[in-house]
Amino acid sequence: MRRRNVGCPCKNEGVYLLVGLAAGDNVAVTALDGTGTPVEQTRLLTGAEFPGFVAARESASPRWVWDDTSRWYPRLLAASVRVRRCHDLRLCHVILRNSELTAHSRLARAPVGPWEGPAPVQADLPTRAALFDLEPEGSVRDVGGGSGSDELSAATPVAEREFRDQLEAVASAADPARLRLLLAAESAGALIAAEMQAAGLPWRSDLHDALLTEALGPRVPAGVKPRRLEDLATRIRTVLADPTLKLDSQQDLLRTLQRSGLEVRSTRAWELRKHSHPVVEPLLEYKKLSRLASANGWAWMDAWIVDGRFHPDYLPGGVVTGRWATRGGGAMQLPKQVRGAVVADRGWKLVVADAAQLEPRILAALAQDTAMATAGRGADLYAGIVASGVVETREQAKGAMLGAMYGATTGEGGRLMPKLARAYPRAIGLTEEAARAGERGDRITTRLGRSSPLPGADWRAAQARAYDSSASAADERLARSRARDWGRFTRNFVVQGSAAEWALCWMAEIRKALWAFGDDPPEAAPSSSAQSLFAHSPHLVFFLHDEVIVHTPTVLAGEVEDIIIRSATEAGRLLFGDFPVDFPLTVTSVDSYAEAL
DNA sequence: CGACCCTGCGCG
DNA sequence: AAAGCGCGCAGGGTCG
Repeated sequence: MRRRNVGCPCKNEGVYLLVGLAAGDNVAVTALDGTGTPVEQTRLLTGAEFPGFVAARESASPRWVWDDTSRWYPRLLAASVRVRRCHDLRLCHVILRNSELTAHSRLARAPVGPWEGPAPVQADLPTRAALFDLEPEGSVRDVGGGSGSDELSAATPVAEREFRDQLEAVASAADPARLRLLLAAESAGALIAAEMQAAGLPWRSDLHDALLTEALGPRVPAGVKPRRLEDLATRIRTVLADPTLKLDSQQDLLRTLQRSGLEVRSTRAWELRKHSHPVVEPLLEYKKLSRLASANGWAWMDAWIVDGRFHPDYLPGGVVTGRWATRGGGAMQLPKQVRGAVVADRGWKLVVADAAQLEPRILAALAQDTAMATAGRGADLYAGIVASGVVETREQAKGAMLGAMYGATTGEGGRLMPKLARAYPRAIGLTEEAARAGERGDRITTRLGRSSPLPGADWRAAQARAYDSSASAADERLARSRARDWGRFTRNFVVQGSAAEWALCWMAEIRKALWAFGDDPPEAAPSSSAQSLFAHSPHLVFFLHDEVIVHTPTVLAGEVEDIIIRSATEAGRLLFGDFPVDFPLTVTSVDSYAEAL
């Protein structure tokens, strides 16, 4: 029988459990109540005791508070321990520090401190202290052999104070519920990122290798050009009558192309395609294959595929808008070309889901634009816009929408914008206002409260110069151009950022629902690795802005599809309440990612 | 040699 | 320099 933490007389016990580094490899855990006040003696644990402790306390569903999920969670996963909820102090600090909604808080007005720093590189050393090394109070690691409370490093009090400042900042905000949701979603994202990295995306190296061999010729050692590339290079040199042409040198290539009579200003594929010259076809082929070889070739495979899984390093909050980034491996640029190597295990499926026209739907809801939301009632919002008679074709609808969200001024997108503005004044009005705010140098804030950064000193200086009495026409042009640039950024920020929030909520809901399939992982008998942690039940394995992949036993694929769809609806409700906006998905259960295109 | 910028292209 | 947002990465080239 399992022991459960029920019937504890202390009502607040275990609401928050703050985790910090102590002397040596020890871990200090302090229980805090809803105000961030300690409610019991700090516990000191050895690194070896820590996972078991977490597993035991997890039964009460606390929220684990730590400086950095990517520091603490991988070691728990390695010990087959998962947690339901956490509060990532570093990620949450960045949000609260920059949000307009908490601009008057102590946290936002404090001088630059250790939490302002860039995300520490964790790499494969989960115990490495990075953030706390910056603490002026002293290094954690040189607290050696102390006794009693001396063993508690400065880390725990610092984190405790930070946590209280964060709670206070949220409580003082005009609409604390949104910020609370944002911080919870951001932190859930951090858990998901660590879990996805640990689980990995199923990857068949044999299929990948076959695909490379088919395209490039037999595998060659690093530094040697594959045969197909060598052949193409020879052909191109012959056509251009330049036997010494260095194809990988843009300068060399551009010079030679121009000498051969091609009026190109760059060597970009889209520009080459406009010309009919015998070199175009082999050159485009060369570019395509050399890209494949350098970005996702054998070297990439050796570096990133371990035990049949691709383990990218996700960086939640890595983009200013709140989108994730990745470090190494280029996980967010996986070309469609190689997705055939992403294959479910035997007896398993990949459930691939992506949100259809997410950003315009987010815009419609942000602006409470019921006309646009109505156009999105079906599976295809662009088709809905056409059906409403706003524009002629789907391509026009898409171009005009993207133009509105990105700030197009010319081209078809820019040209059709006025039509869109007449049909959807609220939605288009919101994008225009967001642009004007940026042009003024103001901040703009997403649905849940993430604010855009303020423009830098260069930008302000350029604007100031334009207002000076001695300003030249060039000064004014530059200032206006910079202002418009920043306006396009803020215009897009509010949509992209709010869409990122929707996606976080979507994933968090998916994870929560999938949790029920697990054999109660936190309390299960510890097994040896993270791999086995995800060996029996459906789990998230990939995320790409508006798309997720769940790896699941085949028998559960149908249920997983339902969960993903329901979670999308729930995410919409969390962000926009009862506003009638749909978030339809395309969901398919496939063996290979390539089938899901 | 590393640090940095430029070009080009992959993804949303 | 694709007309308009956000990224990461590779390879060439230049500079110190």
